Amino acid sequence: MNKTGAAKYHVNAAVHATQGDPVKQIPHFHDFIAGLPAPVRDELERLSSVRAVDKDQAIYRQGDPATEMYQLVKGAVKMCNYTVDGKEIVTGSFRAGDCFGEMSLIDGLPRVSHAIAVEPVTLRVLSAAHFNELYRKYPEISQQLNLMLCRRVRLLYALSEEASSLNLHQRLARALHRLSCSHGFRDQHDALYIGTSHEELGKMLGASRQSISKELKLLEGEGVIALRYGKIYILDVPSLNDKYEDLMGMEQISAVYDDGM
Amino acid sequence: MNKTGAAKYHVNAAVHATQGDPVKQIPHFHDFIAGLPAPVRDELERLSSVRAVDKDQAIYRQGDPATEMYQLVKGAVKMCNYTVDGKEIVTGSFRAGDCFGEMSLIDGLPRVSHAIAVEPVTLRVLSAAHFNELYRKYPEISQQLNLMLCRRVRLLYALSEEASSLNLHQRLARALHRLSCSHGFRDQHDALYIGTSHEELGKMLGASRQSISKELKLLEGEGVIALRYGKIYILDVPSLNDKYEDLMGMEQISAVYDDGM
DNA sequence: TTACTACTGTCACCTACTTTACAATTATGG
DNA sequence: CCATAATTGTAAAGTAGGTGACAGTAGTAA
Repeated sequence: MNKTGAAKYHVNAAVHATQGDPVKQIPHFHDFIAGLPAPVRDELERLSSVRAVDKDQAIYRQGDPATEMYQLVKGAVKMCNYTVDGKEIVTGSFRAGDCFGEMSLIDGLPRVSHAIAVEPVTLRVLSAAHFNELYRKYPEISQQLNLMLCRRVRLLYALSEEASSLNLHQRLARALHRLSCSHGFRDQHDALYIGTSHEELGKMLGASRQSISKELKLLEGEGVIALRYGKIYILDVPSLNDKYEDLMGMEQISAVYDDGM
Repeated sequence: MNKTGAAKYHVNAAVHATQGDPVKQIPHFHDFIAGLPAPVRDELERLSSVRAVDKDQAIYRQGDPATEMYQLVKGAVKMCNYTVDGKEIVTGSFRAGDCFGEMSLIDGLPRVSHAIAVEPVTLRVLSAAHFNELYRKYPEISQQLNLMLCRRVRLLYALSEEASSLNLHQRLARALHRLSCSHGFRDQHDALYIGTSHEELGKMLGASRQSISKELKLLEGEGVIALRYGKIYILDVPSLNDKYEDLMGMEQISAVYDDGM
């Protein structure tokens, strides 16, 4: 399967595509709702309500007391923090189907980061009171939450280890690989791309926009990616993988998820 | 309470003290066993066994399948990883009373890091089979584990945000502050110190030993700490705190723990 | 079309570190 | 008390990546 060549061939034809189909091969965190028994899931859904949030509006802010949790029905949400000098750090981003905001409901402590709608968003909302009711009633919920939290801890370990042992080139390759799995799209010619700007990548990796641009150019020169306005085409997934060793056993996680766990 | 002056006065007299009393004002993670109802705790203890591990021996290694979890009865254990070029990264360290190794039992995935005895160690060991039995039997366990994992996620967030927004001077101050809480000792004159070498600090902060030494000297010049062979006396805890803003609401966590939660 | 905004490319310079190297000090085991 | 190992101090040289500045390009709204 000569994927690289095929993808390359179609990129130029696809440049002016407006929006492709999202891919989600590997969930970037454990979907705790999907793991629940059907009756519990139904009850959870019955107790929740739906809410629309405008683009650029905050769903909650760092430091807020937690009053509800969310499942993203439509749109996209980013988690971010701001340093004292105003620099934004993006710590995660969610797409349709993802749940977020449970952690503060579990431990009762304030939000660790801002949750901001980067597009017009539709949310399913579960209040803290209902969450607590269900949490006490069904042990399956806390068990599923454990799985989700474990996954989060493993990802954070991987990220922080990356940060201290890999250079920007390698970290960028890893980030592109992850994003292509969790936030990738396929255009009408089936070419894989992500719609993340250099600026945004910088905020995720704690690097400057300029450095990201430079490293992306290098990767493009190697034929691994192709750069278009607002889009990065992933031409050669395996060689993004080759840019690093699997330090934290994350591939085993992926394998488990591939098996449909 | 002129703590600073008093501590300063005694440092020289205390230089040759061999071993002080450990302090543990703020647990550096949620003690999930302490949070369990007494009968569950008793059953857990009854099902576990005791094991001795020599200094420098691994309790488990990164990538190992998980077969048991541990509570540290005596001694000290560090969690660490090694980069491809052999550099050690210390991701955590435990003292008597701390539990570790539960995560892989929860999600069934391999160990994320090595656990190594840095002193002769006594462990209480609970097998995976017994853990699973109890985990299914008592929902309180999975709920307590939720709290512990939340705490871990918050700490990891704080650390990774630090890494990308603070310089070494500030990160070192934060690390000293944390270590003085979780791993501090008091000598016979009640002066607070930690027994962490510059090298070890470097491995925790992802910095070189030389840079750590330099920054420590600066802090000593400011009168915040006093340096002795193998020891760092903390003279002025508040001003270590002043070196940074509380980015992730960690102080609220401390406050909760201070209240005896 | 025009004007405007977001995104990208590419410089030259600067800073916070790392690395290498060597010396001095303190502890420890025999 | 001596030999050795562990820890610490310091300084020169090198480098990854940040900062600022400015120009070009691609989308977008009127």
